[in-house]
Amino acid sequence: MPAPTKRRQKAFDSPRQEAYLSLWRTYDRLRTLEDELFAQHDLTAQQYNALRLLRGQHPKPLATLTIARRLISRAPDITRLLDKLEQRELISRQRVAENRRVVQVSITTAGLELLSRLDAPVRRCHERQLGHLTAEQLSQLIELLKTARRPHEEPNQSWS
Amino acid sequence: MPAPTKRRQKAFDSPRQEAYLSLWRTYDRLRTLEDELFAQHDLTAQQYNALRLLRGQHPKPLATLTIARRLISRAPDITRLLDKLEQRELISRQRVAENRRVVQVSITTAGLELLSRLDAPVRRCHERQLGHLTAEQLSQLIELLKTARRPHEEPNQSWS
DNA sequence: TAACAACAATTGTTGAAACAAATATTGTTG
DNA sequence: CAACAATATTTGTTTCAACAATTGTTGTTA
Repeated sequence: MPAPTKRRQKAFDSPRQEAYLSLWRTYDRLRTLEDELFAQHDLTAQQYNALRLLRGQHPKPLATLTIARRLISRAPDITRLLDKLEQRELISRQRVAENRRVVQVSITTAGLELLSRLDAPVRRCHERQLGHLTAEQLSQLIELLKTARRPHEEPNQSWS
Repeated sequence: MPAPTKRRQKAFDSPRQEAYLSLWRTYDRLRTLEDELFAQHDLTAQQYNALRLLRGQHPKPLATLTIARRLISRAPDITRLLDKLEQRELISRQRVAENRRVVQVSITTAGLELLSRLDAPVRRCHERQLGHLTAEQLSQLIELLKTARRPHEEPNQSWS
């Protein structure tokens, strides 16, 4: 009869679980840094990314749901997210005549100015987050993450 | 005069940024699967993890803030998280006589039963999330994530 | 062309996340 | 030992996230 093994309980049920929890934990730690920065400007990370998307298209507009689809994290609340940006006059919206269902969204001059003030601090933030990784570690990480999420991406994403 | 290069705008400002956004995106995609599962049992992922922690200690209790510190994601709302679990009688709480500031939390039999019903589905969920990665890819990913978050961890975490 | 399906956005509502401030208890120090 | 600092938790409040249902518009088809 084997002696009762009094070893410490295994921390994880499986390598898949360990990887997922590790992903969650790491995201949570790094996000804290970003949130601090954006909070100083009364922005959320999602709002910032919506503005970035719009800057990328400027001066062309984007339809509301196109923004929702391209955001990093899914955004069922896209209307109210844009509401807040519009109240601050960082974006403007208008329905298009040809298809009155669609609302086109553009970034304003004030929005562009806010983003350009944020460019350097955001870069420094990413430096603080992950500046301690080598170029090779970064590209390995990026590749592994891409592989990890591939089966869970919609096909025609800007993210595939 | 150089011809205007009409190449596509670069998607990311830096490899650090790409890695962080990639992390965020991947977390968001995988979390959707977990959330679906837990929602069927009226749980959040955080609540589930609090229960897991308590199961790991059972029959010993854990102090409220100890749970908060050990959770994957930080939990400033720990009191109300535990309130909801207590209302459902999945945990029990009591102040200790020796130090009346502390509230000790234990998992109940009902809590243990719920967790055991969830064991198999959770395992299958992690399988769906990351089952397409090889063992080597998983351990590489785990290692890279650990390296990525290390400077941002408090020293005496269960997560260091 | 009337009825219905599909699409785009909005609204209502609920629960959770985040921060700051407050309460109760215990430890420390002049 | 009184005053104050530190600890552990709770509460108040605001904002965000998520889901379902609704409105308004356009496309399709019997």
